[in-house]
Amino acid sequence: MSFQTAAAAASIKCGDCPIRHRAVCSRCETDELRELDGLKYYRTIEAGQTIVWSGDEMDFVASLVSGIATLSQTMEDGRTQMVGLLLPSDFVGRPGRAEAAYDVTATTDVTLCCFRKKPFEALMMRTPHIGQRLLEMTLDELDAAREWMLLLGRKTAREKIATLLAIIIRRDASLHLQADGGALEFDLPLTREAMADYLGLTLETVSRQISALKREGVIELRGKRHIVIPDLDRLIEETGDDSDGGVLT
Amino acid sequence: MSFQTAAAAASIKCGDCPIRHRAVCSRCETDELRELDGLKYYRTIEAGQTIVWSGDEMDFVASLVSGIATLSQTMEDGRTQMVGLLLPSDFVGRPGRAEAAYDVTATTDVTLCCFRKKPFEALMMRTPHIGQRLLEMTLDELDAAREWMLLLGRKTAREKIATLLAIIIRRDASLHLQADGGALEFDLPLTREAMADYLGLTLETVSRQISALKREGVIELRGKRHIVIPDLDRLIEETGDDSDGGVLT
DNA sequence: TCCTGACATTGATCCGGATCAACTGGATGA
DNA sequence: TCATCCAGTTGATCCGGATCAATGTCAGGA
Repeated sequence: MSFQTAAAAASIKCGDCPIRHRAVCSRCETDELRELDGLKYYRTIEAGQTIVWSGDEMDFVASLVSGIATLSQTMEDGRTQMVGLLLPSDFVGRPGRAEAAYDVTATTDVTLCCFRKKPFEALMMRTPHIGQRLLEMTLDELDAAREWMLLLGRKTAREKIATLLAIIIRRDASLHLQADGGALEFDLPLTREAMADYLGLTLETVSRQISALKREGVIELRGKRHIVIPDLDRLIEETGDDSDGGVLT
Repeated sequence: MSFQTAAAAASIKCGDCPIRHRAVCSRCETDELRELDGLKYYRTIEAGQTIVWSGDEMDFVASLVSGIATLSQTMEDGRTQMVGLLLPSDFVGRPGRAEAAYDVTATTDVTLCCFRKKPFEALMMRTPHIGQRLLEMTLDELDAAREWMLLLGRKTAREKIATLLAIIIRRDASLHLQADGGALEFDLPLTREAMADYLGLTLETVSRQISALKREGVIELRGKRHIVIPDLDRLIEETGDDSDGGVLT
């Protein structure tokens, strides 16, 4: 499994942003980032606040600069399902669509680097590489969504938890620190309830399964959120995925 | 809810194909379809055959001309989850990716209109509209996948069945005929097992829920596959979705 | 210092869907 | 005409995760 992540590759910057704007491909970034610099503005959102509601008019697209946000859908009776997890450098919004299709909620304090949609779309038209890059990113998200469908439809609660931990580790290298002896540790960026909404479980089941993994030594807990993985391979075995990394790679 | 579908809009043809190639946008189709005509070849696959296996080298992309195919993922122990349903005019394959990420299986006899990947990609580079159209199609698929995540994570077995029926009705107008009195009928293009793999259920549960819907008059069965919907609104109520169509629209 | 409220854990019980198993009804073909 | 073979149905039972409820933990504030 490869732990090369967007955050790890964040060496190329746009103005003040500490992240790389992935909507801009590396081949064209020098020129286009200069143009983007003129368009952008920053927006900060507190933990717990909803950034946009499904159905809202959305006149901007954005890159997530810092913090963590979620995409979710809610049924009339309140059942909710998270459909995406946004980490720094991820893209929010959709050129060519006026209304938000999902609720976007900040789970930690969040900074967005926003671009008004109209000029961004114009830039996209002038710059085929950006559209191409967006297509690549969308295809990656589609793969991730389908991977998640397998998880939701066919995995057990224990496998779901292990998979979520593996995905968090893989996607955000900045969250974890490689300790000595191969152990890996990081802070969970989600509450038990948010994890449950992501995994299609209840928060009690999430809590019980985390306790079970702890009891069996697959993970260690320091406090409620800080997780230590003594043996990553052991965790990966619990995910139910191909042990060689397979689709996770 | 809108029942305008791809099949209903299939008036614009490419050579012999009775479908519209949706990867080509309507603005540019005259010129580019002429070019595509030179590239394409047909391929037929029997019901039950797998067209490509996950991991296979794939040197073509294609439009589905007739029949029905599925995209699915399988875990080592055999648990499988369908992640996509391909109907006529849908696009198969991925420019810029060498290996298939999913198993593609024909559930009925299938005809593909294939394009070798290299020349198709070259055409894409010359023709920004095609890339744009592909981005739109991919975004639509992403929305469908996320809709499906809500279904897999949070809906009951009964809601899942009702939703699948509603989606089949919505997506392929050619499958159903509006009978007199507002009733709607069509043949199910999937076995109970395929439905189960799509919905994250077992085939027994699918069968039981279909029987229950029949018993309660939400649907009628003529034979095992032919379904009559006496009252579409009644069915939609069972899906758990917003009654105004909501995200299904 | 204690109170409060948010988050998390744990226990007891319930239930929806899985599992195991028997059976039915067509279609196919010897 | 009858054996065979699926796809589908139905029944009995089981079990994983949901639900309901009580308790624990800890940070922040009066």
